[in-house]
Amino acid sequence: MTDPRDPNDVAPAVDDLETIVSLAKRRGFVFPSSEIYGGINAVWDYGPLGVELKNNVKQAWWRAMVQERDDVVGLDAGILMHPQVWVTSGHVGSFSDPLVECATDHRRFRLDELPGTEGLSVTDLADPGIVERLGLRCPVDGGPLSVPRRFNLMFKTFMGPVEEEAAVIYLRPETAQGSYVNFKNVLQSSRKKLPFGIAQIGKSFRNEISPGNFVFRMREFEQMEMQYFVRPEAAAATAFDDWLPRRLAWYERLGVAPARLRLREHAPDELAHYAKKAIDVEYRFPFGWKELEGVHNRGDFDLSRHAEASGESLEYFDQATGEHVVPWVVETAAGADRAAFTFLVDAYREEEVRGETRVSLALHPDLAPYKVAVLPLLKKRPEIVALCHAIKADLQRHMMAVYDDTAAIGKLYRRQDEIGTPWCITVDVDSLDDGAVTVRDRDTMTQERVPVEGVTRRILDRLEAARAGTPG
RNA sequence: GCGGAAGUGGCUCAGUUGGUAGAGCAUCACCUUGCCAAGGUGAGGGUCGCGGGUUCGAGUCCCGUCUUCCGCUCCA
Repeated sequence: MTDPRDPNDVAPAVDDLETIVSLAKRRGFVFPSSEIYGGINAVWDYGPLGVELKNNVKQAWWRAMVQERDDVVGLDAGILMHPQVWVTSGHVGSFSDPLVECATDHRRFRLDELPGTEGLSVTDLADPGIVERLGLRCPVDGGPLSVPRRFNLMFKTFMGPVEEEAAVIYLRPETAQGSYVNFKNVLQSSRKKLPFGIAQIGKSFRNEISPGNFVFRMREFEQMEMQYFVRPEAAAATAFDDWLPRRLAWYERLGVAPARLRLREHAPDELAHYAKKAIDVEYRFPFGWKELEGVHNRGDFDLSRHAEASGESLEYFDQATGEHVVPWVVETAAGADRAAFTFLVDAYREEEVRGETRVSLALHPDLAPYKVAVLPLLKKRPEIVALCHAIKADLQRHMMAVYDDTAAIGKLYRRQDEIGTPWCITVDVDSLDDGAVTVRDRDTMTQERVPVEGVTRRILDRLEAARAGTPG
């Protein structure tokens, strides 16, 4: 099923979102939150397999972003921050859009985007009488509009035991601000020089007006963001051009089909309040091309504003040139849930065998919940079962491994295929004599006889090879 | 938030004009088999999203509510 509006469109990996939601629940990847109470809108829980997948996604990101780079360091800032942070960042202003609703067709509009509201101040936009005063009507059918109501996209809670207005604080709608307010701390403690980046993985919260599409848009979600601080203007453009292809390649290296990835630049009128330039990495989901990650040139917007509002200097002193500069920021902002979702959907395979539909997940070994399953061909023989457990115990010191003997071998393979396990180790009667076991590769469907004492090493080598992108 | 559709065992669904719930797959146990979803026997699991109403009686009719999906607005 392709989108007829786009001649360059490609088919999604899976036509129907229900297929994935169903598989996700059946195999323990994702469950609806609080399901026994009827569920809660736009929150999903990760099951035993899902948490492994998502952890692997985050680990792969951290490895590429922090571990393998000298110019990026990590940070884990709090979800709760000083309320002033969100005033300074602009989120209190532009994340609480004044909306008006048409009484006849019930469409909703941002008040500040209606014709005739140009140049109005924040105070004007909050004025309950503004609609009447300016004689505003619905731009679609000319119907009467409601008074402006504020839809704050930030979750509020209270600091301290007393619920009073003065104690209101917000759950962060993005992790980036934690990196900005810690810029000085990181700079001094890590002794980094420009350009350098601060990477964070963590939960963010947005009171979305219209959430949905499974885990694509949730009210509680996890971000993987990196703020790259550079010298002003020219260096930012260079960094932008450097990071964009790097981020695109990350998804491809982990197995996402290049044809289902594309870049899309934001038009000037759709740029967020902080952005000078923004290009999205988009993926062809079952419900269309949607943003997976954004690369943004945020200029010196954040550091300058925080410096001004806090009174702290957030300048960088360049010893070489003797200059004080406010760094510019190039941000890569990815969703951990969207990434995990993408890898899951893109790995989905269906095959018709003897009138039955076989499902398998061609997950990259780095992302697979279980790396290896140890299976007995004959569970009647206690020596075989004992050998299986010994092999599995050795593997478990290095990776997620599982033992299963509750079905015939063919079915045991199918089960592992369905959850994306790249390798299966089978112990048979011959193993007791020759001390060797069979390693089966899901992708190549090849089998290899490996000595028991070398089997853990063999799997580790294959994992390493898959990570490096070379054939095992 | 508005318009449309839907909510029945873990999954996919059936349930006839209202008469107190079934199937396939999945799960578990035993027997059998032994390298790519084999077979047999048996078992567990559902107050039919939730609340209220009509009725002698509601999965089935009515109202409310929650959730999901498809369209209108935004983002990771």
